[in-house]
Amino acid sequence: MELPPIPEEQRDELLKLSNQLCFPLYVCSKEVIKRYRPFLEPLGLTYTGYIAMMALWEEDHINVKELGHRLFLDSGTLTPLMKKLEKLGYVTRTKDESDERSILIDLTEKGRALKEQAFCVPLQLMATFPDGQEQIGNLKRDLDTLMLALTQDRTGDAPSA
Amino acid sequence: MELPPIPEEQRDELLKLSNQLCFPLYVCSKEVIKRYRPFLEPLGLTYTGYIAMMALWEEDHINVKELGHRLFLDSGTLTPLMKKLEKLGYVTRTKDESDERSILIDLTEKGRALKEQAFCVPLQLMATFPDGQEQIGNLKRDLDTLMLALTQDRTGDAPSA
DNA sequence: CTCCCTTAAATTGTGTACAATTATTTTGTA
DNA sequence: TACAAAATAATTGTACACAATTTAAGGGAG
Repeated sequence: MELPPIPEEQRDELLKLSNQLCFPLYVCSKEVIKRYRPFLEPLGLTYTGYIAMMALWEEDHINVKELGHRLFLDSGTLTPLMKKLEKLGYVTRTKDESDERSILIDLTEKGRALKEQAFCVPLQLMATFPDGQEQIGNLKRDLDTLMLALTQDRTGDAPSA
Repeated sequence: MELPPIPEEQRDELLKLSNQLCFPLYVCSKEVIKRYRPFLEPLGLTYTGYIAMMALWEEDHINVKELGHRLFLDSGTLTPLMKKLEKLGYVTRTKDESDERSILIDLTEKGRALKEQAFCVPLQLMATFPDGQEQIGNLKRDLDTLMLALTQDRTGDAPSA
């Protein structure tokens, strides 16, 4: 099955930044994370710490592997992050007695209390957007779909406990 | 103007990962970049090097500031990246004679030739997606719009030379 | 019971990102 | 012309991400 060569002009189009999906995705992700900074700094959190705390506010007393599964992060990122959150007094890290390989992450009272400061962060961030962004809803739906498509082939998939 | 306090349940909703726009954005960006790796590695490029080369294939002989403007990256990221691309033989870095503060980035012959290897990378990446992704078009359009909204307030905006 | 295979976290090494600062050069202006 | 202000890269320091490896702990087949 011999395919005809792709003409010069089409090659140029393929490599234009403005024709890539990845580039606005990459730029938007960085820019949004940058916008969180001033609102998270007073809480002592970075963006990664923030999403980790969000996951834990939904459910804590989970091990690093399960937390990583929810955040799509591995132990190389989570181990130092959890140590930092522990130092801040937001979580505890204890060995699972029934499986000494696992580290269980639990919220402290302080970590739970932080939620009362944090719930306004999403509101503050929305306020930085020009209002009337109708596409935001569509965008979120499409990104959720893409996220699923990109990640559903994970090897040790959801424990679905 | 006294606002009523937000009830507990609504606070919980605000802080759920599944209700955030930022989270799928962040995850998709990382996952897409990860997918590029096997296709870029043979070219000696990382993702950041790839988009830098794309920008330069469109137009080279530009300084670091202008390149940063196109890529939304600053000198802290670009200086070491350009040194690496220089070491690989893809670009040259020379002082602008008319303004010794500027470093001009030019493609070498090898850098230009790399384009002939690279144009299939976008095709290879698309091939890793389940086909019939209709929303991809919409998604790209909405992301381009969001990127504009997030970045149009840059101080020293486009030189529009 | 023991050896091997698997699993979980931690560690190591590389490569970004970016804020903040510094060094150098240019520019505007008195 | 001097000199303050602005501009451009480079540098420094912090914080991810993640691949790859290592360490330690379970689990199972013989």
